[in-house]
Amino acid sequence: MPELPEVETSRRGIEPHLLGRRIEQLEVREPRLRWPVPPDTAERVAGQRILALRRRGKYLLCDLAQGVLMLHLGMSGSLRVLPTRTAPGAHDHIDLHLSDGQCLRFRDPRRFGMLQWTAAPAEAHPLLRALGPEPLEPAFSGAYLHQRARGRRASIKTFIMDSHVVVGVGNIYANEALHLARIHPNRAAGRISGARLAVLVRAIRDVLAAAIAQGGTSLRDFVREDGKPGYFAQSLRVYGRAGQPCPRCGGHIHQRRIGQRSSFYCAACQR
DNA sequence: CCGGACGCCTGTCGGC
DNA sequence: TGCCGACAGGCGTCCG
Repeated sequence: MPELPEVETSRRGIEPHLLGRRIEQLEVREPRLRWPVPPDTAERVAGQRILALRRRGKYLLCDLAQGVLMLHLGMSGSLRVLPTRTAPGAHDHIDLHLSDGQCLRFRDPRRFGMLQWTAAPAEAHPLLRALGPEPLEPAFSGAYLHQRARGRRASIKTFIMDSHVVVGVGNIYANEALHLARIHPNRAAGRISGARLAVLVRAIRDVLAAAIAQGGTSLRDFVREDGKPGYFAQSLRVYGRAGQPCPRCGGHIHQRRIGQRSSFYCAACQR
């Protein structure tokens, strides 16, 4: 599921339920995620107050009095806030029981997600240290992308999906942003002008901001903390629309694999 | 350093 | 109806 808009939607949804609450207990029913949940995680966080809930790329960072609880939703993860007594389903792997009788429940059918405690600052964690800039912040500029793209022969789509270049852009929004910017997804990153990369930066910002405003995209697994879907799926211009007409020029939307990922584009207006 | 392929998992869908 | 392969929103690791 979750690209930046879905993680940010989750963050905003759960934040009011977590802030200032104490962690009564961390219940791990299934520790076998992308990386196994370390056995001492529950005792590291038990009794601690939640001071802040932040997002870095697709990671959620829960600041505690001691250290930080890191959470990644992987491909199929979602978070719900529920009464603690609610019976868990088959893929409800983790419950964070809160001091007010609610719990934060992590569901992840494919188990590509992660949960682990780390000492502050979380930014020093090996998985976060080398991440690129946040796409909605000023450091992600046309000049930055142009400089990073210099000499790179990888396709622009693969390039913007690389979290070391810019965080948060996954397969859906890479396709959408490239369509908005009229750039063919298979064009070599290093062979695109600075002016066009500046347009792409704006397109990435616009599509992510619009998706956040709609509560993200729900295709399969993603739901908000209250169980409702996000509504951006209806705004998708090319993703999942192979064979349909391009909303800009009426051309044919193609689908092909680029970098092992399904890619959608209009060959008429994306160059 | 770079680019491409490969796993890790489960669920679903289309074709035969 | 059942089986089987392909595919699905991520990403670290390995290899050439």
